[in-house]
Amino acid sequence: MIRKLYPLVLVDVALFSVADKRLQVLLVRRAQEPEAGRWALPGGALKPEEDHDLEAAARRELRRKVDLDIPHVEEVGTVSGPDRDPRGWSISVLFYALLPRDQFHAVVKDKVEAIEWVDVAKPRRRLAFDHGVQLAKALQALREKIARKALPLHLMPERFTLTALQQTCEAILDQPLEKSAFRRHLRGSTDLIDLGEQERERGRQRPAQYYRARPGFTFSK
Amino acid sequence: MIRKLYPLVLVDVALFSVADKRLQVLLVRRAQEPEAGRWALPGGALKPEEDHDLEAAARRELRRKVDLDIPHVEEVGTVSGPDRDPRGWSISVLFYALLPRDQFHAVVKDKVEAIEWVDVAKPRRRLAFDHGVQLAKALQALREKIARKALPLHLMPERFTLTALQQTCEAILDQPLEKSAFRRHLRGSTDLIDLGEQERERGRQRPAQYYRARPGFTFSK
DNA sequence: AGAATAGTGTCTGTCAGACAGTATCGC
DNA sequence: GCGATACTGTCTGACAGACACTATTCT
Repeated sequence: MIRKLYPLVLVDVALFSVADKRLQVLLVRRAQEPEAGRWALPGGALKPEEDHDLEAAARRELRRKVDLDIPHVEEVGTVSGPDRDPRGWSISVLFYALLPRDQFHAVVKDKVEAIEWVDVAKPRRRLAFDHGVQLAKALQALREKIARKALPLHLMPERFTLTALQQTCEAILDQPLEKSAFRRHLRGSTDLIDLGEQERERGRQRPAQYYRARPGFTFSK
Repeated sequence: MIRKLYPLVLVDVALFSVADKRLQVLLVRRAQEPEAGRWALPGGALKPEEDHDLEAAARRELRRKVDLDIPHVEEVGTVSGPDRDPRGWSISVLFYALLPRDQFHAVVKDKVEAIEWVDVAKPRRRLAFDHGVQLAKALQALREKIARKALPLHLMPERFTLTALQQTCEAILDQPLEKSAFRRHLRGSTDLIDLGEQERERGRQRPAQYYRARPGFTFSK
């Protein structure tokens, strides 16, 4: 049995997005055994011949399974053990990534029957393998980062208002934030650029300023 | 070439300790190729037949290479790629661990020529593979945790004074801390237990209270 | 008394939450 | 003017750094 010498090395990605003020994660329905027909995080086996490193493998799997090119993926950690995959001793290296929903669209591709954006808040059907645990880990990592004042600019469209940014943070943390404290904090950020343009489409109210992310901003803290 | 299908899976451990108010890390001198004779972090290949998971592999390697039984190891992350190890495409999963120096002693064992505790502050000879980078990563992870007010109780002996705990934090962060702020923070901790005993051995000064860690304390935040 | 370290009290500036206030649009 | 949302000012309490002060031991 090969798995007694060499573990299966997998990458899995929790791809988050915000739609309608709710944090969602992309799930794919597996077309192949094991766990065919069950919903899972997109991911797959490392291919040493193709991949420059594990992060590159994660990005490649996103391209292959849902045709998305995500530049920034962030490592969360690993889960490992002999029984978590029926194919034998395995390691999954977990990543998360952020997608601005209006710019890119995930589509069904290789070895996937269907894809779906699922609210992370809602009770969910059981996922394939231990992907339920992995999703919880990725969500916790993302929330801790936002709670430490990192700005989820990777989730925002080209232009956005400060209110929209606040609503995105609220969707991630699943709790309301104080507007004045939130904005006071933003004043210290060098990653936001005031475009000087105003939102004009919503009518019958004061228009908001548009901002964009500074090119090469860092998703840190 | 097997490595085109199956990457080499390794675990490496940065084992930290504090001696004489300086943060140190345990290095081993490799007895075998590759990189024989060079200093490295203790670690080695995952053994799927023996290891329950990657964390267990890290603890097993600490037993095998330096005869230490460390209950608590913490995952930092991974480094990976085709060129970081001459044996081919490899993944290293990095852990760090904390050792109270007076209680246990590392000894030379399997595949190791020598061991040495090295100050992390001092400029060091080049380490094997990319272990210099890994050490920097582990150190940063430890420092961030202590900066977030986690208490390094795993580094302390059975009984210790608050001054000793402060000096340990200062050694890790490599910067002085304010005594009164430090102690004010400690008052909120449920992980410290006042033993009601006093330090008696140092003479000609006010004796300090001894504390111990609460059994089952969490190294968190 | 003096030296040395343990431990406390207090001042002060910073910062975040809370909330009310003002600004600016369409109708 | 009114409704609605954008944006700002200010009060207040929590907390952390700085630093001086008190406490207790041995010599």
